[in-house]
Amino acid sequence: MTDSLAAAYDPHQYEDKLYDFWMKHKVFRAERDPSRKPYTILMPPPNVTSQLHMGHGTGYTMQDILIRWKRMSGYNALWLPGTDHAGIATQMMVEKSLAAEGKTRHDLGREAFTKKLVEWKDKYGGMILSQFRSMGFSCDWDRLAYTMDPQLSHAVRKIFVDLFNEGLIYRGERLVNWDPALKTAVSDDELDNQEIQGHLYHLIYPIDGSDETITVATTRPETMFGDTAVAVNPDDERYKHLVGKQVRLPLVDRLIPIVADSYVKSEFGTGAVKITPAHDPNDFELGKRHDLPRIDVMTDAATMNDKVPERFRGMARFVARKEVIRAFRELELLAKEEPYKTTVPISERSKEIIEPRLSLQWYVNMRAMAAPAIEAAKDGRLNFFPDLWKKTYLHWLENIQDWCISRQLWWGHRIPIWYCGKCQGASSGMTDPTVCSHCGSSDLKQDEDVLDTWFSSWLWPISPFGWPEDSADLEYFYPTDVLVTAPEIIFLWVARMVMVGLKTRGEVPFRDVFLTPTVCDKQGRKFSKTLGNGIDPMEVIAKYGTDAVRFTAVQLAPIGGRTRMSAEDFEAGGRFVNKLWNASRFLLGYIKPGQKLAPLNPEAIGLSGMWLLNELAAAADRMEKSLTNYRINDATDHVYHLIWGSFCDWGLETAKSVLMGSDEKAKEQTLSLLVYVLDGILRLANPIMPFVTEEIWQKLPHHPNWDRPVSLAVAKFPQADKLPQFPDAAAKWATVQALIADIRSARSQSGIPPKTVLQAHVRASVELSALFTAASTDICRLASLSEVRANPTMERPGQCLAAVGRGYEAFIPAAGIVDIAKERARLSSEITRINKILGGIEGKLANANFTDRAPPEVLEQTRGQRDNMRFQLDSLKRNLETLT
RNA sequence: GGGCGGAUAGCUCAGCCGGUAGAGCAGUACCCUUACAAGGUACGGGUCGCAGGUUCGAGCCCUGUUCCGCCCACCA
Repeated sequence: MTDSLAAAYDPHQYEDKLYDFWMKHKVFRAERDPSRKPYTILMPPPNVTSQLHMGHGTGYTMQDILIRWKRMSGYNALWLPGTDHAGIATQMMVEKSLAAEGKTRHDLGREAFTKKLVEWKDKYGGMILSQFRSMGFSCDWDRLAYTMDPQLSHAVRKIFVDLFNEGLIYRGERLVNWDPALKTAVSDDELDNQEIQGHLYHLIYPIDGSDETITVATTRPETMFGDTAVAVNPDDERYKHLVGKQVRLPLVDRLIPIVADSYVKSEFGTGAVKITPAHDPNDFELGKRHDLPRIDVMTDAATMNDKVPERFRGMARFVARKEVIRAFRELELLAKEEPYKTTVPISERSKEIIEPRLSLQWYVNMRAMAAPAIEAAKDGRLNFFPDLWKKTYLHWLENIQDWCISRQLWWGHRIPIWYCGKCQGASSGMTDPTVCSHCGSSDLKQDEDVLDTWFSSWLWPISPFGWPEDSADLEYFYPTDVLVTAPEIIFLWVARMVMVGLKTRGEVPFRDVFLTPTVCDKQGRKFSKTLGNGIDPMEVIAKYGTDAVRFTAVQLAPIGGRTRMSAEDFEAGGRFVNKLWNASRFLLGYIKPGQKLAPLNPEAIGLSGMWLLNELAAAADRMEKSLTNYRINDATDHVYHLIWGSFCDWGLETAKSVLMGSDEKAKEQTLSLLVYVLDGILRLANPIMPFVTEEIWQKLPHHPNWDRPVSLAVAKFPQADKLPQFPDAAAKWATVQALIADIRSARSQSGIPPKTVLQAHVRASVELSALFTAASTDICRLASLSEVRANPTMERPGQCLAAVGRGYEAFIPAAGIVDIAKERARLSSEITRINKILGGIEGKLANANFTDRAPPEVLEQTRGQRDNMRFQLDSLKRNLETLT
């Protein structure tokens, strides 16, 4: 590190070096330490194969801000990093690369394919972790976990076996959401719905032994081969006489019953529904009620199987659809074909239309586990920020369905179930069984499927800490403090972690759940790969630096809902970082190498100094409140205003007269003040902008009133109640600032060039006059004046600019330089404006309803406003009269 | 079809317990004032989606409504 700061901040010169510095000093490391309170955040594990996007950029930066803030506040802060093997997503990527060579996973076989996946993961996986480094994330890398690590896999096995032994895991034949492209079941939560323009076909089914027919409506005629009934509403007069009769199913010539079920809505379509229990969830349920057979008519690739007439076999389902309709038309059994909008489920991963498919899958019974998770949210052990998401969470848990955990994939934790070839029984256990637990046969074969990825993710709060062992880490770090994640995985992940946490540890895994906003483009569209509308954080980092990206991403993120961003937005962050850099550079320029700073002495720093200290304390207070309530975007605003507004625009500008003057004693005090405040600022800003603040801080001499550890990352976070505060002095200085602003405004509006040196004559009370006189040096400097005079009987000069504020009138002699017409116009418009406001206030005060019913403090405040407005109005009017 | 959220300045968003509408960016004018022109000072800009209601007083509370977004859902 060099001794002085370069003229402009170049983030890339420092960032890597600083990260190495932090790693070297292990500032992110969190070891068990019973003497300190832990503060723990679980990093939502990104997919091994994913790339950093702005969603991570904002969400994870927020976590880093919280962690860094708590770390500086004395907590033993642990941000636990990790990655997720992401079953379907990862397998798909490798299958895609195989497909490019014209191969499928079946050509390789399970073992070779899995090996390839591991290779692929080692090569491309974890790239996102190095990107996290670039983002400056302060996680404890020594604890990096991966959902397929031996320890975590052990935990997966353990929870499976436990639930299996409790009878909460069971195997069932159900309709699953079958993805015919990936050839696997996917969960309800992995679907998208898409509205498509389809057709509603009216098919005529002849009644057996009669000339009558019954017409059914369907959007998926190809499933008619699997029809095992026709259903009507029991109260439907049109069909009452047909219930119990049989339909001769066209094309297949099979007899199926007509049944009555209240599920059928008479007013929809024809009021008669074909029932295909093997291909439709409703029909499945209805079939169960009426004990209907289930005929699966498709293969795992959604082509027609051998249960259909020869001529349709092997056809893809949508080809078959056309052919079935053609056949019905030829038989004159197609009553109608109408355009129809319908929504179809699409697989999130493959984008293929889901085919409901009958299959044997493993399920977890969720009801029992849901109850405690509901209770925890209701009784306040679990809190949501913003709170509205609690409803979403509760609604899902209260209507929870059993969880299908088997996936027909090869990448993931293989289901620890062995089937007996003899008795067909299923066995499980912590070690691979050698004999069937039911009949003792050794003819065992392991289930081919793997577990849903979320079946390992839901253990994230416990497995990296050593569960199922009752480890010291688990004891110390569990429960964690807050989970920060995206709202779309409340069901998939958050709720399940709560359930398993309560089940295994009896405590919620985290007290708070903070849901981050969805990051969208300027048109409000979610970032997506297909649209290509995303912002690559690495690109904007290259352009503006990490601190700028972190600052802007968080500043733009509202508390709930969504945020709209464009790459250009980050420029503002870059400017802000540079501003801080330059301000620091300026200040450091006044400090000689090895110079010792004087302790802070409030007696010697004047009103402006006390005001500045007050600003620091106020900002610290606001920061603390904002961060505590996860109002992280507010925290960025506080830092921004403290640095730009308070420190640069006022603090440094005021200090310049001392710094550039010759009073060495005063200079010493001012430097002490400014370094003290800058040190405090760097601390407050460090969680948001860790790099630039650390770099500056390392150059900053040690101030005796602050602690000085090796890194800013572990320096004390300023606490408002422990900082010097001077509310009275600050209020006085605020009045001086108002006077300065008034003078600047009058000058600017009158078009008097900044170079023209002016004087100010101020008429004000004795106290205010004393204040202005004492501050005259500062006022002169900041308002470009040569002289300020103030007393209660100050006379109005003949030709002058005038400004009026609360309790004072400022006159600026301007004979010969002021454009009288312009100034009169300015005063007139000001009079009009004040008159309008005054009119409103007076009207209010004349209203008996208001004066009778408004609370006294409001009344008093309103009267004060009126008096002030009257004072200003009088002054303005007199000025207008005098100005000729 | 249900549930939830949003609509405030050109843009992105604040706005507490109802008490004269705010910030940043963008814009305009004037300034290269010795940290920073990625800067300074000043200024302009809003019927708070629409319509009612409650209230002395509504961006805020109530009712209805429109538009956007998200989530859930089995209407063939």
